Amino acid sequence: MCNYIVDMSDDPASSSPSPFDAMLCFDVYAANLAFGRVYKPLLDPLGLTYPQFLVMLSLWMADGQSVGRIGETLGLDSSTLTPLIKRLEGASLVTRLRDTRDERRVLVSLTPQGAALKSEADRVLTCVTRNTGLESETARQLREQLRQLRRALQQPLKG
Amino acid sequence: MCNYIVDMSDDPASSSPSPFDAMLCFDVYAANLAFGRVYKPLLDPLGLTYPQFLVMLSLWMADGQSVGRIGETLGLDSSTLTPLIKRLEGASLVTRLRDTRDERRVLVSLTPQGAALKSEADRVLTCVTRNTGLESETARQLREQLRQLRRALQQPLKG
DNA sequence: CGGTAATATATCGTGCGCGATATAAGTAAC
DNA sequence: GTTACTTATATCGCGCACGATATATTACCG
Repeated sequence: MCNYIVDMSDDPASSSPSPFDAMLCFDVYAANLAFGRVYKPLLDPLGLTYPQFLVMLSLWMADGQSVGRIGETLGLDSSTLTPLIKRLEGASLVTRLRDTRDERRVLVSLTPQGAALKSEADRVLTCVTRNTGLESETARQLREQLRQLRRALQQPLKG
Repeated sequence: MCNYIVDMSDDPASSSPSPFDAMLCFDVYAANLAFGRVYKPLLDPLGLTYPQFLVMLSLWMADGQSVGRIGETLGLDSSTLTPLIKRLEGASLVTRLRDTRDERRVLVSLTPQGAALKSEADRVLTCVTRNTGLESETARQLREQLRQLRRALQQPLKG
């Protein structure tokens, strides 16, 4: 498990402001892929992909959200969500209904089957949490740093 | 910018070991997408996608790596890398040559044009680094935590 | 040496993620 | 109310990410 990019950061020559600090992007990228690989075998039995799982999580927390609202939460737009949610609808996990108060919107709601999947999903979350090897407090701090990073990156580019 | 999932972590009910601690996966996911969006407009002029950029970074650090070696570094396999590298070859940024000492391997090497792109890429890295809003030391610590997380996730599942 | 297992890369199908574009519904100005 | 503008969702094409599979080369073992 030798890794050029990773090892580079331990190179004394790259300490203090250097281009290699920007390789944070790579570690985020690799960590995200690693999560996906852990989730896949756990989510397969539920018939969910990882992004579908995130949409379901959003709905388990607040049912009946519009497509745009879900997209705001997850940072995705309709070109990604529409087909994804249609697949969830095809699996009878959600319904898609036009908002009668604003016909532009589509409200996504859990079916009984979709709602029932929550308990199994909670078990998946617990399993993954164990396998991060992080203390609850450490994970909380890491999440806070990542949210801050995301916020900074969403600002218009400076320079 | 109200976010159900994010806000959930501040709910007192979810402190200490709870399923929501596992939402770390979501913050990693969202941070990765945010990086991709920052990089896109900067990489478009170079004719590179973000994953292609990561492959080039790997080659700028160590030229002439095999496909598998690059995959080890980035956490990708040949089904992703082969077509990606062929596109880099099509753009005349790399060459692909069978290793004469082990004909199973394909060695990927920078062309002069590919090597020349490094200086522009360094500028992109510097620009993104500025926009993470993180001190060099903070970024270093965050990277270390993410690498540790990745390592933990790559272990066989426990439980 | 021959046969089998392991390794390295390539191919294919599916589902994201996103820019560009289209369409329809709501909003504002006059 | 008609025109112009904005908003919400949908469609399309491209490039990744990955499981499953194929093929070729090397390594191992009798």
